[in-house]
Amino acid sequence: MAIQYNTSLDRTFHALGDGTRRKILSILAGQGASTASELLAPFDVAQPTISKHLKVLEKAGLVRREVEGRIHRFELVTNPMDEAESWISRHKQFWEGTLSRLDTFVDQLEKPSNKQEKNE
Amino acid sequence: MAIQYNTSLDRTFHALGDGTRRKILSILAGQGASTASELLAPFDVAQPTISKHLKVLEKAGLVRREVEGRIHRFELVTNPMDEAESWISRHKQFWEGTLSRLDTFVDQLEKPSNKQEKNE
DNA sequence: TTATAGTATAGCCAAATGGCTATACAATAT
DNA sequence: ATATTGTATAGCCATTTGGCTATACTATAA
Repeated sequence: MAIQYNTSLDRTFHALGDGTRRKILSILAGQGASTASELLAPFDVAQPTISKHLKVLEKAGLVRREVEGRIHRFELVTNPMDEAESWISRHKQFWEGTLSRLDTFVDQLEKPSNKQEKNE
Repeated sequence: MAIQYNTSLDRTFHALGDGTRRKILSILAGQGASTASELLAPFDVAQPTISKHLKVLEKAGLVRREVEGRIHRFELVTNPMDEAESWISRHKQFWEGTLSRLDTFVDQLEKPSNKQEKNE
């Protein structure tokens, strides 16, 4: 079986790994909360395609959905980005020699507290 | 056709979206340049699997390969992480209201200089 | 020279991905 | 009451992904 993006970091990075989804986040960052229609408009893809992307972003926690009547309004949630940025930052730091290379480094990197099958 | 991770950002985030690959990068960050065997050891997967992961990381530019005889030595390259971190950072900034919301924000986010089919 | 060690490639598989069309459904508007 | 709008779901498709085994290849060791 292929893994299914168990960890939050998996989901976050995976969600960010698609240009359409990044652009959706950009729009939300630029103009604040927006409806699904507003998020669909700038793209040349079918409505269900954006609907799917929004679900991916929602599951990754990068977006929060609020339903008002038949309108679904989305807003950016940056918390998952913190974890992702932190991961990158730590690795850059080590590489730049800012911190000493502990041999426990690898173990510290991602807390093993999550008991997924593919935890790191 | 599904997209094929054209942009550098696509490749970077996609590469980081897998726990095994992140752990490989962690090992490289922690103990410096390592051979394919050394990178294989900590995992409970077949050798060709790691070989594939290394190729993905190499194509994303996150790793540089040096062949010495039959030994392939890999080292971390953080440059692509800069771009990724910068993307995240910019979006967090806007969300936190640190910068004013320009309506040109979205256009600025990723330079449209790459003429890929899926550029943002 | 023959064996072994270090890696990559080929080829297979099941699952996930991203896209589309058609359709459903609920909420608002007429 | 009926039409329309906003959005999701179902179901299909081709491609990609991550994993495996078997095999090939090259370089070093015996």
